[in-house]
Amino acid sequence: MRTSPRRPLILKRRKLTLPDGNASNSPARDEPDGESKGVPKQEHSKGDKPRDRVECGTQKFPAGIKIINHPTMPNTQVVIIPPDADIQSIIEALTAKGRECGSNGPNKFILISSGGSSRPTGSTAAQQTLQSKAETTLARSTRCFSLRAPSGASRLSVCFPAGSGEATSSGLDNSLTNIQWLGKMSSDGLGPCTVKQEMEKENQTPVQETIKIEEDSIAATATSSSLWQDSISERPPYSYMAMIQFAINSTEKKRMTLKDIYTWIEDHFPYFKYVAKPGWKNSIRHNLSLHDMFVRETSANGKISFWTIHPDANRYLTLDQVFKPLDAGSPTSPEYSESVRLSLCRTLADPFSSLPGRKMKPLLPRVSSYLVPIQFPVSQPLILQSSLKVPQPMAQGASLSGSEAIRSSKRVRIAPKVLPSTEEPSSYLTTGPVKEKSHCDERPPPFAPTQSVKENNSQPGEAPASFPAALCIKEEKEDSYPDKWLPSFPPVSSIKEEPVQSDEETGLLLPVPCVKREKHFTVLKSPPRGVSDTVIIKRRKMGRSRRKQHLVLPCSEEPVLVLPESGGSDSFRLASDLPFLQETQSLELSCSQEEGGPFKTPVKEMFCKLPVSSTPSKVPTATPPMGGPDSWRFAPIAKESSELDFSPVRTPQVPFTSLQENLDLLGFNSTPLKNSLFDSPRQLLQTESNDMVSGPLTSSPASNPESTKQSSPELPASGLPENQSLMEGLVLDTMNNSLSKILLDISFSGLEDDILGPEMSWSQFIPELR
DNA sequence: CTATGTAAACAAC
DNA sequence: GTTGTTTACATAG
Repeated sequence: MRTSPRRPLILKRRKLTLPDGNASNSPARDEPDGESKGVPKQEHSKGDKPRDRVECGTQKFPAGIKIINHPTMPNTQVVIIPPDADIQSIIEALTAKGRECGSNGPNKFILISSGGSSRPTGSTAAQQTLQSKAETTLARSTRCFSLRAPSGASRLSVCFPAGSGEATSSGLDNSLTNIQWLGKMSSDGLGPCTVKQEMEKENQTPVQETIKIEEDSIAATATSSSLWQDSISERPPYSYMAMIQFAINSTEKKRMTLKDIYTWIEDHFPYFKYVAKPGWKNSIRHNLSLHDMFVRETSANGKISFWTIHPDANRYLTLDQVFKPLDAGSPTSPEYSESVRLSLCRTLADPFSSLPGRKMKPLLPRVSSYLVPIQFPVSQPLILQSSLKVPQPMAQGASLSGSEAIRSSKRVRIAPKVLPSTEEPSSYLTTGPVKEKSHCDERPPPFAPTQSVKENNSQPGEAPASFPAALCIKEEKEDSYPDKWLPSFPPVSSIKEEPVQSDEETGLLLPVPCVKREKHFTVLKSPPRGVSDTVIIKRRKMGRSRRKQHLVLPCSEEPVLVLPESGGSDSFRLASDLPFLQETQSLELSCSQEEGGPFKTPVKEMFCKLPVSSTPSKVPTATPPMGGPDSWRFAPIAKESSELDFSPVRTPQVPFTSLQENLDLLGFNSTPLKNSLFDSPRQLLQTESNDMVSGPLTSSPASNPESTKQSSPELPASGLPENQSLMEGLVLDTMNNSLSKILLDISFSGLEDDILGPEMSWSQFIPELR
């Protein structure tokens, strides 16, 4: 982690509503406190803040806490909490304070533990302390909220960050990412339903009668969860894609055979076992084939096929993370769980999920609700950036919503998924695949032309460094990665990375005509961990069409991507490793090749040729620039709100790149993700230094679109400070009544920060962080 | 339009 | 029959 280039890095946040203690808000004043500028640290302790502008609050804070104004973010203060402090009370005090201040004063507080700042890999004791307390607090708070909150006032909203680690996988668990952080969700709720009889075959009809029985048994195991009961009779609110991910991620190796997937789903979602029509298995297969994130690997001997999740796309989400009700233990209040659950359902699940029978409606939670980790450019100032302030460059990531305004001022990137183990967040960033598509902008990417993306994690550690050089892409996925999972940030702009493989593919960006389609199959270089001998088969999809696969051979060569420079579509690369071809590329390729194209589907998409294909109409001619069907990744971010918004919901505002992943992972929508943060991949890449720095606070706007580069790849190269460290913190937004958990990178030396000035570091402001 | 769910045709084993 | 891949179509948002 340390290596991560980006400065303030927010990996994830969770938002909880805060209790509202005071409903009153002071009249707003408008202005942000003056802190926005580089305010040095001011410390106050408890109540002693200067009452000046910022200080509205009269509350007292427990002794020992320090509050400093965020140097760059208005109305935001950084609260350093001693390890032993009572977070709950602090939160309450801050909440009250924020409320008093209203919009005028500080209304967002970044809570960090003075105990430990970094946790490169693990959390420090201090952090843990904080974390645990926070968890506790939050959990409690949450409960309280749900129970007590005045109706209008605060609503409990829980958002799960995409990248959370799975319990089993652990690496991430400790991190904020872990959803359990919120309260605990017991993972065992369902308990393994051991029952699995596979009565049904695909074609069989479900047996409904049995359901009851199941329910009973389940209920028993599931303790408090009525949820589960429902699960039996009701269709789970998860899409097939999400369930498949849950299943695969539930295994150690993160791979599963089709049959096991069926089994897992049946065991965990009795609905499928007893109620669903047999066709659900067909749907599972269909999803596996359709989504690029699912990669089929064949055992060395070729006899067994395992389905895995593309490492770049895998957020390691598990059912536990998403699903469980709070822990049974806390059941103290059934209501709690209930409420939580409801909330979750709302956010995560499809509203309709409860509907019985019928077709499934979209089960997935739609985008907006998820929090996604956000990455900030390295240069960013400390902790957070609001979307507002975020420098444009970085912003490119994704805007969930706006696709259009790319340039708008701020964009934030969201970190893609968290890798389970090691990784540094940054790494992903850097390496993440990019999908690229962009459509939005046309502007040429400022970036450097060549960059290649690497696809795999193969070399995690180095990734960053290597980035610049060439990533290998695997092949081409031409398309973007399917759906959403793109880890990296897509730059807003289009991307065009291609792997340069040899001749064929390489040309993508370039004007060069196309390559052949053969790419379809690509070989992943290295299979994701563990599986080295397996062969990965991948599909690519073309445009939006549904995809197809390629087989990846173990070999590797790494194709190099060449980014196109030209404007129209830019390609950007994200940090991600994935090599994608943009659609455009693909288009190009297709054009030339199409005929021979191995894929069936592809044909559809080939715009070049014929727009004929079913799906996409878009493609057609011209706009290849980015518009490709898949362009998703790059939507620009438009928003520019001026305030920081921590709420997850807003994600859209926040640009991030890989959101999709997050979302997608779960099966949530990807929509948001689609937007790309940067205009072009390059931007992303380049963003790192300069841009980022300047952008955010100061004036991001104009800054450079181009500059935005993604930090990931290049950062390493640039020699980012290694001192970065990540720490967990909380963001209390009194305006939103939200409490979010964030992972931030506090140790940076300010190299690039204009704001802070070279050499500055947060530690200077906050000695405790050291 | 997109994402998702379904169904089904086919191909390979 | 199972597993995969693709099409097609339907639906919801």
